[in-house]
Amino acid sequence: MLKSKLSTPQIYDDLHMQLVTAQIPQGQKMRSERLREDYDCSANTIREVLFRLASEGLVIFEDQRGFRARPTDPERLHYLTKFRIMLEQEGATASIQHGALEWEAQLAASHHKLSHIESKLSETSLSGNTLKLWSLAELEFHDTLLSACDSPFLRSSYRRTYDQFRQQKIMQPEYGYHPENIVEHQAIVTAALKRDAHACRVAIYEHMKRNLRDGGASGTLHPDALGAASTG
Amino acid sequence: MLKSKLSTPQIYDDLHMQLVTAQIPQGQKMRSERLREDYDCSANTIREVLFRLASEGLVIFEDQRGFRARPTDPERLHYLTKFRIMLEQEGATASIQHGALEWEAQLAASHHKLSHIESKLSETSLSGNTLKLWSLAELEFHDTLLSACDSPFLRSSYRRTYDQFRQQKIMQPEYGYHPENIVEHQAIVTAALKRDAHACRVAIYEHMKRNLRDGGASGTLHPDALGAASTG
DNA sequence: TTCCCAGAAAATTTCAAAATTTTTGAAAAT
DNA sequence: ATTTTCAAAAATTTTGAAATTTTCTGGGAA
Repeated sequence: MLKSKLSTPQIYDDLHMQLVTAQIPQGQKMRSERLREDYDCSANTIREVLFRLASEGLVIFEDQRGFRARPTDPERLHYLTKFRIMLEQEGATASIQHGALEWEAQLAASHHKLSHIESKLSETSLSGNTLKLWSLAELEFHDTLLSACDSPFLRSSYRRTYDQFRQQKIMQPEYGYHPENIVEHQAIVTAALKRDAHACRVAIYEHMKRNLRDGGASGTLHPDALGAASTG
Repeated sequence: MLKSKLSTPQIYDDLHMQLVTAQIPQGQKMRSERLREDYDCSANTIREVLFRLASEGLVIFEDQRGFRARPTDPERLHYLTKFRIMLEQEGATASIQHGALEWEAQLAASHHKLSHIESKLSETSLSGNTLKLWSLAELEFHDTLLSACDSPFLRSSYRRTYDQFRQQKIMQPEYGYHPENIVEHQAIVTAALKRDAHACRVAIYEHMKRNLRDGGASGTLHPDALGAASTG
């Protein structure tokens, strides 16, 4: 692997990518010395980058024992999903209320790109490259959905949560394979463009519930992430 | 200032405390060399701690220009408040649904402590120490309110947001002075113990709206943080 | 065979100094 | 008087190595 002297932010980007795509497997030790050689820099630069990745949850740090890619953890996947559902429901509802024509247009565009990729995925088996393409398009779709919510902290929090979710999920063989995704994404975008906040919340829950601990058993009764909104 | 060789985590705690209490004023430069002397450690240890504080938003980092305590920014305070309202409304609603007797008891306890401190605050002018005491009690109250929401990511996200909010707000002379706080906290706890999620959401909004950009002008119509839930 | 301890090896953390970049301040030119 | 230029000073970033801690390995005792 020949790399021509990457800068510190580039090293960060590269390791981030390797973590969310599980090219660095979950739980694997990340030794400073090894990475120092790979990137041809000092141990301190590596340490700095790893601390930043740790603060975002992709890496865990233990005092005097160094760094490891975060191991798989079903409970963590459950709670990440729960938080994602809540953030996306709240963000989408706010976008529906505040978003203008430009938002609708961007949402339609990102959904068009995503559904194009997804229709090809169902025909051919996915190579590593098309999987990356799909993953990027899906993130862009979800982010566009929230882009008019007028809450920068919600958006950055969603992004961090999505990355961690992806790191947990990507090694499961069914990641990206679900044909249901097509109709689920369609339901989300349809509800959003109809400005039907409640239907959009339900669609978001239906899209993600399979990653909850119980697979969303009590789903139709409580479509909100924290089991809350149905009480109003 | 005589410190007997603090460890790295202790240095982190100390700087964190100084930042959220604005003992390090907003916008002030934080020079490695100066801090290295204060804490009697190497520049690298300081750098590590400052990067961590930067990832939590209390410090800003500019390449080749070092670190600064985050400056005051009214827009930032607005968006921090908006996000805090959303997280607390969602978390409280979930706690109301899931919380058992133990939760009620802890909530009553933390509110009792808080209101005791607040009743004294209205009589005497607050010294630096009672302000710290109040601040700690208020955080504990809000955290207890969310403690039964069964969403660890919501709680840690709330904590980070609260710290940043406090850093922005603490220098404003009215911080901690509001007599309204007493009745507002009472309204929150009453609604929560009555298991009235909607009333609790309204009370949370009413408690925080003065920190929004417009002071909550359209408040009574839209008690939800992102202006959303009233559409359902 | 299993358990435990000591010594060796490896990895992490801290340190101090060199190298790079930014900031400062004064002199020269417009 | 204002702007520009350049050199000195100050601060940040990187580096390589020392010091500390953990992990590994092998031998001896139960």
